Amino acid sequence: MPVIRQSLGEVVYDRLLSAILSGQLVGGNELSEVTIADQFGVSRTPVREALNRLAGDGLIENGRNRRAIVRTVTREMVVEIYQVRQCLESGAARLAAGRMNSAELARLDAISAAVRPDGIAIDQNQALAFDAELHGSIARHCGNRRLAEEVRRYTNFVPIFQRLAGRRDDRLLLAYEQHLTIIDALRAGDAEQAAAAMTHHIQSALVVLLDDVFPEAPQSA
Amino acid sequence: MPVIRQSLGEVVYDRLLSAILSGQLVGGNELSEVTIADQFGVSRTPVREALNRLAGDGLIENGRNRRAIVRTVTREMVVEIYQVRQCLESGAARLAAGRMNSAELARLDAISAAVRPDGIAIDQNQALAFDAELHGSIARHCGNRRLAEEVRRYTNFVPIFQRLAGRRDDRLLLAYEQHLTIIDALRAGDAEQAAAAMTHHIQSALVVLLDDVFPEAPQSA
DNA sequence: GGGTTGTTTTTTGTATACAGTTGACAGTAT
DNA sequence: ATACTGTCAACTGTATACAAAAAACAACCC
Repeated sequence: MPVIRQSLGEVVYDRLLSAILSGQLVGGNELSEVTIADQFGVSRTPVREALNRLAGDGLIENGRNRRAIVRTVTREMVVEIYQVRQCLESGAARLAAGRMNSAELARLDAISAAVRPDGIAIDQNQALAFDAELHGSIARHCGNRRLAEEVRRYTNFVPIFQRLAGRRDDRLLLAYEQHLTIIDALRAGDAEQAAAAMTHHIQSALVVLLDDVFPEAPQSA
Repeated sequence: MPVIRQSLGEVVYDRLLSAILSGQLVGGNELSEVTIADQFGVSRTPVREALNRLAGDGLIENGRNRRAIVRTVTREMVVEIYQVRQCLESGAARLAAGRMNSAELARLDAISAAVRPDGIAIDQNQALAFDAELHGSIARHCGNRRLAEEVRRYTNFVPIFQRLAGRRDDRLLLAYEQHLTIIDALRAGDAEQAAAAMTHHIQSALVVLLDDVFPEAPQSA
């Protein structure tokens, strides 16, 4: 019954993505197309589309006989994802530094102000919204739509990880201050400073995430 | 008749990719699934797979009623691709600097030596092979398989562009010297130097490519 | 008993059939 | 003549049918 707003392939993709990153679908699991199709009540066609996209995201690998196998979400995988984000988003910030107009900067300032309405306490929802808005704004204003798209692909992973890590005021505050540093660099038009601040911000987010989700040896990244 | 080494979807993808980047398929063109299927003598299924992958590569966009439209290969698109490569590959070089062992460095040295067998003239084929080998080696030794995969995705574009740009000894020589600089940095374990050298190398390749393929105003990147 | 080979079952790759939506065109009414 | 409407054609999304390959299992030979 194709009364499509979001195609079935996208639905299956979204649900599988969430299931893998949140740990419901554990690594090493073999994903049979027919099994998934039955579970979702759809045919193999949209399932294949979803699996292809997941393979493109590097979340499933092709085992023997091209069978889809869920890649384990390990500490290493998270590090890899955040390192790629670091490459992409610091590059985007470097490009955006010279291109972001004052209207957009003012808009970010306004959203920023809502994070600490009384100047002291932090509004957790606003803080997360600000984070998403800042990263998105930088991507949109880097002058490279392709780079923006790559950033967006990796941004898909972030909310799920954020949910895994939980919210803590001290960490949100730390991230908030990093956000302000990034905006300062953007406003100053300092490309290298913007890139460095973004690199530091993402590195910091990685450490927090690892601490919460993979509390093993302190770090190695 | 599935006697598949390379699936039909991959064949269609490869040929369409090449056709788009080389300009045989011009931008704005609407790609009907049935038309392409007929042209290649296959059914719509592998064509859909190929189109999905091309959409993932940002080479086609979804027009009205989700119809696939070839994106025009403009100067701007090439700039965008090379900027993303710059982000990814300089990051890979930064990571690889500390991780590349002496055996791999020796292997690269050997390939390097074959580029100028008599120490003066340059072997064009060997030079291109060395280029591919160096970029691939850095990706493989950056310690981040995901980043390596992203690099590889973008490396698919390169040979087609290289063919468009043609070969000239002076340019190959320039690139060769940049390669040596990169290897020096890797050998020294100087991450920042390696990243900077890679950035410069890709930037240089972009300028050459633009000069040849889009000989408009000198540059703006 | 172990290894090899033939068969069966499962799974993927591909083709085709069907349903629903959208754009185009023609015809009619104003 | 123009605007509206109904029909049609083309296209995509989805489901299903079919073919080939591979893995699992069993039987057989040594």
